[in-house]
Amino acid sequence: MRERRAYHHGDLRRTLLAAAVTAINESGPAALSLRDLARRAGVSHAAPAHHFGDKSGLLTALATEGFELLGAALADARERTGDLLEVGVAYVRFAVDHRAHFEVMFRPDLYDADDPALRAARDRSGEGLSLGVATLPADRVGGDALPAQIAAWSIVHGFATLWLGGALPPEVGTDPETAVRAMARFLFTP
Amino acid sequence: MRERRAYHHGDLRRTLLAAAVTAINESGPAALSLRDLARRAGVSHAAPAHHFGDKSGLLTALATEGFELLGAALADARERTGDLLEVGVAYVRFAVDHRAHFEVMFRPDLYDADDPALRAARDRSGEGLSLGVATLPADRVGGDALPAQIAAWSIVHGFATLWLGGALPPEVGTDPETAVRAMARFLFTP
DNA sequence: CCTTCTAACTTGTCGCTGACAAGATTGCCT
DNA sequence: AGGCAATCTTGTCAGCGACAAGTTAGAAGG
Repeated sequence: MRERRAYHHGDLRRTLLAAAVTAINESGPAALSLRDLARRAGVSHAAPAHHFGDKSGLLTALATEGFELLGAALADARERTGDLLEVGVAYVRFAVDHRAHFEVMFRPDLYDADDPALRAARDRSGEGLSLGVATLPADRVGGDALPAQIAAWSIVHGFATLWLGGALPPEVGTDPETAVRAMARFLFTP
Repeated sequence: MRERRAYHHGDLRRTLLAAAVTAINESGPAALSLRDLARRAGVSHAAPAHHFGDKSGLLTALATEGFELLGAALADARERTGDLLEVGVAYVRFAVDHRAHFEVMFRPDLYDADDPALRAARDRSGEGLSLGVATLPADRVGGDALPAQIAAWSIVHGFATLWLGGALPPEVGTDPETAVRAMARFLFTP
């Protein structure tokens, strides 16, 4: 069972997605190659096409997996703490811990953004943040909750993107969680 | 002078950068091809290499141009209004109006982030936002201005990224400037 | 006017990649 | 035991980035 078989790898789909995560962590999503993934998995160069159709199919699956993981992480933080700040911290932690997924998820030119499974996972992950905003006192949010949701999403998403891109100055430090907490206090605070 | 010459195009470097903007606006940076740019400019497939070395060289030049444009836009907004909110609006407007540049600038895996000209332009553009934060009353910022700068940068950068990625819900509307103003009031407001 | 030199551009080629077509193998189901 | 569908392989093609070597335009200097 542990031996490499010529046929019927058994879990090739999952293996390829894991290899994609490794490859993207090494060299970014732009340098990703299906043939390299096949080599890493020890299968022929055309094997990935059977499971994902084409390159964008693989990235669609990876993005879907990412949105599911993000949705679970946000829901967990909200249920555990009931605090919007902690949901935001979980958002940034997800981006840092699942860098490869995150770097694909918000790059819709790389995958098929109309895929039904992806849309469902994406919508579900969005609930995590909007439910988190619902924990805020109503007088801080105002009549319409949408701008507050966008503000919360924007600040943590922007921080995560800048952090991953290495755009932030070194004075920010090496721990993203500390930096997020120091920054997010300017939002929704009287 | 207007005729296409076989040799000595005259302004090929600028022509190729403009073609890259068009191509990225059409299909995103991932699909960019040097040979396609050469075809658009009416030159041979190897002509781009002479001006930019390789693909990452071209994207480095494009990113540098983008940081220069962004720096100018932010400085202009700050000098015109002296208001941090307007600087933030200018940031988002730059991202929307110069989508191709913006999509490359914050993707350092696509270019050479250590290029001296790029670093200089990047640092200069960063001043625009930090000087904008300096217009805030000191009691809203606190002793250390850095977290406030990161907060301001994050919220506008996150909004711009989400907007360009089509990740925001349709209820946000079609005008990014209106949406930014509705959102940014949650930052630095008592 | 003529030579010479250099930057700008072309042609040719290589290995790699994604996509597709057609064939081989395997395990499941009856 | 036999069929069958899913899984994976081999073979092939055009497009791409990078490199090497050759060609041309135009400027610089006598």
